[in-house]
Amino acid sequence: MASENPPTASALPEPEKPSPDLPGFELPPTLLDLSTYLLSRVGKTARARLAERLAERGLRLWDMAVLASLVDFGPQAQRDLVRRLGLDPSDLAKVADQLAAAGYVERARDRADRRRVSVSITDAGRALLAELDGQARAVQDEVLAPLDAGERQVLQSLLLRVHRGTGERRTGP
Amino acid sequence: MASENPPTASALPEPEKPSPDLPGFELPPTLLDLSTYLLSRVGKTARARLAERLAERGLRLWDMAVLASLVDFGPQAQRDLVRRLGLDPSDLAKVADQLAAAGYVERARDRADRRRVSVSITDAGRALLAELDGQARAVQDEVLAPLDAGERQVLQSLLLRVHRGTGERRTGP
DNA sequence: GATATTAGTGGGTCGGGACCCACTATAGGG
DNA sequence: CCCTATAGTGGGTCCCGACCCACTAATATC
Repeated sequence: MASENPPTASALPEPEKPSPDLPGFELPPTLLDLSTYLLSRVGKTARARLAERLAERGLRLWDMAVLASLVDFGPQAQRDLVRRLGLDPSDLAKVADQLAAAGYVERARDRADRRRVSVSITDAGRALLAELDGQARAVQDEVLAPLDAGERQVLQSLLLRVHRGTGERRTGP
Repeated sequence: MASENPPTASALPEPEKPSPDLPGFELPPTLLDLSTYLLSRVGKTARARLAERLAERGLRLWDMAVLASLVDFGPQAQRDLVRRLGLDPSDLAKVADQLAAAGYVERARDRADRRRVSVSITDAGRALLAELDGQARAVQDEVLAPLDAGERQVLQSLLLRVHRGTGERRTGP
C-alpha cells in the first residue's frame, strides 16, 4: 500500500500531468503502484480498443486469433485450434461457423480421420487478417503513445516473458 | 504480422521454453508480437487472479478500488468517488451499500450539503485493504515471476506512463 | 462386433460489467 | 416561491466470455 494521504507517485520520475478524466481526480496511489492493477487496467483498455475496431467489422477477438493461428501454423483441425488458443470447443465451432460463412476460412473433413474438421484460411481471410493486424498496430500506437520506440521494445519483451511465465489457466483470446 | 509459418519470436532473445498449455502448442506469433495483445492477455490474467482472491472474501475489484480511494484521499462524497474511479453512480451506491453493511465504511450525510453522502473508511476497512493489498502483491509476485526486481521497476514505470497517457474512456476498476 | 474414446456441434446457463431510467431529496438562482 | 440542477438510490437491461451437457459421427481397442 502507498503511504497514506500524500499521493506518492511510487517509483516514477515526475507525475508529469494531473492526468485523468476530471481535473484534480487522480486514481488512488495504492492502486497505481500495483503493477497488477496497471496491467489489468491498461490491458483492458488495449483489449477494449482493439475489440472496438473488430466490432466495426462484426468480428470479435477470437476471430482474429483463429485467423492468426491459421496463417502462422497452416491448416489445422479444430481440436488443434482449441488446444492452442485455449477456448472451448463448442465456442470455437461457432467462431469457425461464422468465419466460414463469411468466406474467410474453409472447412473440410480430414480424410485420414474423418472425425476431424480441418480448417484452412482463404485468400480473403489472409487479406482480412492483414487489415486487422494493421488496425491492431494502429491501436498500439495510440495506447503506447507515451513511449518511444526503444521503450516499446523493452515493454514488448518484458510482457512476452511475463506471458510465457504464466501458467495459462485457460484465459481469453 | 509475423512472417509466415516459422514461428519467429519477434524481437526476443530466446524462446526460452516451448511454454504454453499443451506441449508443442505455441500461440500465433502474429498475435504475440502485438504488445496490444500481450497487454490484453497478461492484463486479463492479472485481473482474473486478483479477482479470484477477492472473490474468496466475497469482494470485487471495485470494492478494493473504493477502499483504496478512501484511504489515499480520505473521506469523500460518493460523487467524488464516482468521478475519480469512473464508475456509474448507481453502481457505486451498491458497492458502498455492501461495504457499509460489512462494516468497512461508514456513510454520513454531509452537513454542509445534505444531498451528499460522505463515505469514510473504518478501522476494519483499513485492515481489510491492507490484507487485500498484500494479496495483490502476492498475485503480482506470481505473475511477474519471470522478472527480476529491476525489470519489475521498469515495467511498473512504463505501465504507469502508458496508463497516464490513455484517455481514460471510462473503463473498469 | 461391442465398447470406449475422440471430434465436433447445438443449445443452453451463469456471473460480471457497463449502462440507463425513473424517482426522491436537497440546493441554488431568478 | 418556483424551477432547474445536483446527489444518491433502486430498479432494471444488455452484452460478454466462460463453461457445461447432451448428442452425433467416426475411430480405436479388444
